[in-house]
Amino acid sequence: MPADTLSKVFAALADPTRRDMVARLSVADATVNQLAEPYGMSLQAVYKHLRVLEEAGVVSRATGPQPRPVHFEAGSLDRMDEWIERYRRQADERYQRLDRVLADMDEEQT
Amino acid sequence: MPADTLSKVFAALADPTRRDMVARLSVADATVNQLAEPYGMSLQAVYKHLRVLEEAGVVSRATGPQPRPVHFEAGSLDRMDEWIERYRRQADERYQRLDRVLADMDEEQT
DNA sequence: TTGACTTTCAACCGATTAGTTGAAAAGAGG
DNA sequence: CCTCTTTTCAACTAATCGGTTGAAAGTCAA
Repeated sequence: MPADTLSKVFAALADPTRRDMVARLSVADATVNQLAEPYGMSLQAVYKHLRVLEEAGVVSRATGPQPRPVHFEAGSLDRMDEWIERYRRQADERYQRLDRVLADMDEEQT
Repeated sequence: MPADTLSKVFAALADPTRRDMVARLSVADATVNQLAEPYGMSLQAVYKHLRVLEEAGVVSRATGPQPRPVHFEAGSLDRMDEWIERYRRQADERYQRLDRVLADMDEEQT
């Protein structure tokens, strides 16, 4: 329930529609209407998705005149990526250590 | 309704307790009791979390004698990492293109 | 076989989610 | 001003989630 930022980013990207939005926004900013076009859902539903992405920091909305285009904040994925890399590397180091141990056992057997 | 594997991985890691489990499992396999110890929750709740991680492919359980330790499947993060890197790179390339355009405008102005 | 431990199944609860519809603000432009 | 578009707010639904308790299986070893 704390809903820390990292959890929010993971949760935001757990939805295929929102991942698709991010994929499209990575190519170019888009208005909400442009974004909504491919999905068979109400405009309000799209606004809801955008709010989830926005509160996770994945996306921002331009200030100023309407319509205010949606912008992908690529840097918002950094902390998530760090998390993933950290534990992938951790597991890898553990694997290396296992190799080392097996090698040592091999030597002892000689 | 998503149920695709990638969504499941994102969703599995959206929960802080499950991320903590993965963090600890990246150091060493653990039994369910060992895993459960730090969290003030029932053993059944821990099994539920493990099932979520397992169905996302993030974790596996040893076959054979009880208790069957839990193992972190680091490779399960690959597809998620690819997704993230892809759209980070996409956004970066777009940024490079913008730089290029600005540079061209600068030249024209000379 | 008995008994302890591990694992799963099921029902329930409160909160959240993804969607809907309807209505109201808020802006931009004629 | 009026109107059209954009954006937000509110209420409602069905489904899912994270947790609980209670009970049932499975598994191992004395």
